[in-house]
Amino acid sequence: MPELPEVETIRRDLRPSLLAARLEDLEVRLPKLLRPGVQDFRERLLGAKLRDIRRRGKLLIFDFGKNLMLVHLGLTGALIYRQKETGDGYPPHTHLIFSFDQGWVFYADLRQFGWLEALPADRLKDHPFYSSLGPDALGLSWETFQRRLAGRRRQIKALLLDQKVIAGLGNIYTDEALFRAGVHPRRSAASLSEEELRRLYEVLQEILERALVLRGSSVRNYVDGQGEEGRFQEEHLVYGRKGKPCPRCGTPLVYEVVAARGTTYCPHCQPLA
DNA sequence: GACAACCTGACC
DNA sequence: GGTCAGGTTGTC
Repeated sequence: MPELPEVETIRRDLRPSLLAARLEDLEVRLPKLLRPGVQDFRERLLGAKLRDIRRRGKLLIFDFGKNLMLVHLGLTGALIYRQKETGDGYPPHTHLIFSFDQGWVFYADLRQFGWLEALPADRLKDHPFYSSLGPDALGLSWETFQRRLAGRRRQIKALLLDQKVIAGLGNIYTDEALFRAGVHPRRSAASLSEEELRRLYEVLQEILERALVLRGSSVRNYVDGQGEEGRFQEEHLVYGRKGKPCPRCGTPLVYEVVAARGTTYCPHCQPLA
């Protein structure tokens, strides 16, 4: 589900409630989600006090001091906080229940593609997923964006989706940014003029910030740290709108697979040539 | 690059 | 019944 704005919204929701909270218990209903395994996970984290929650791309990093917990929400993962008193029933597809002295956190995940890993803090820099991530898309400088994309021959959509190039973008924000920049998703990055690349950079920052204000996009399953939906889907111009008229020119929006992902764009406003 | 794999559920 | 789904990884 979640791309950068959704993951960041969850981080901002959980952080104030959980800072300095001690993890007292963990109920594991679906052990396969945990790395390296339930036993190591418990040994590293139970009894520890949470110092901070950070984010890099779509990855959440719970800082317990000596140890860290990495959380990747996959396609449908959610972290929902509740104070102990309000606990009446679990969210659907709850697989893990974290009991802190300041409340509960439920990990729910319909499709079970997410993962959580406990590891010593000094091993983060060698972590295969973490260390492969490119710079975070939010607040990325134009110079870095340009350096990472300009002149590369791959399709622009594939590059934007590649977490090693830039971390945090997924299918929604990629399609929305390409539409707003007027760039066809199949174009080679090298074919973009500097002006086009600059425009892509500008609209990308705009939609990420706007999506954060609206607390993410709830297309299907996404909910924030309180279990509430976001509202940026109300401002989607192309994502999920195949066949509907382009909001700019009225041409029916086209849906095709690009970079192995379903892609919606306007063939008129985003010309290939 | 294309495709299958990991899963469950919603929609046509 | 078939198709599609906010992600990532591993295989040709």
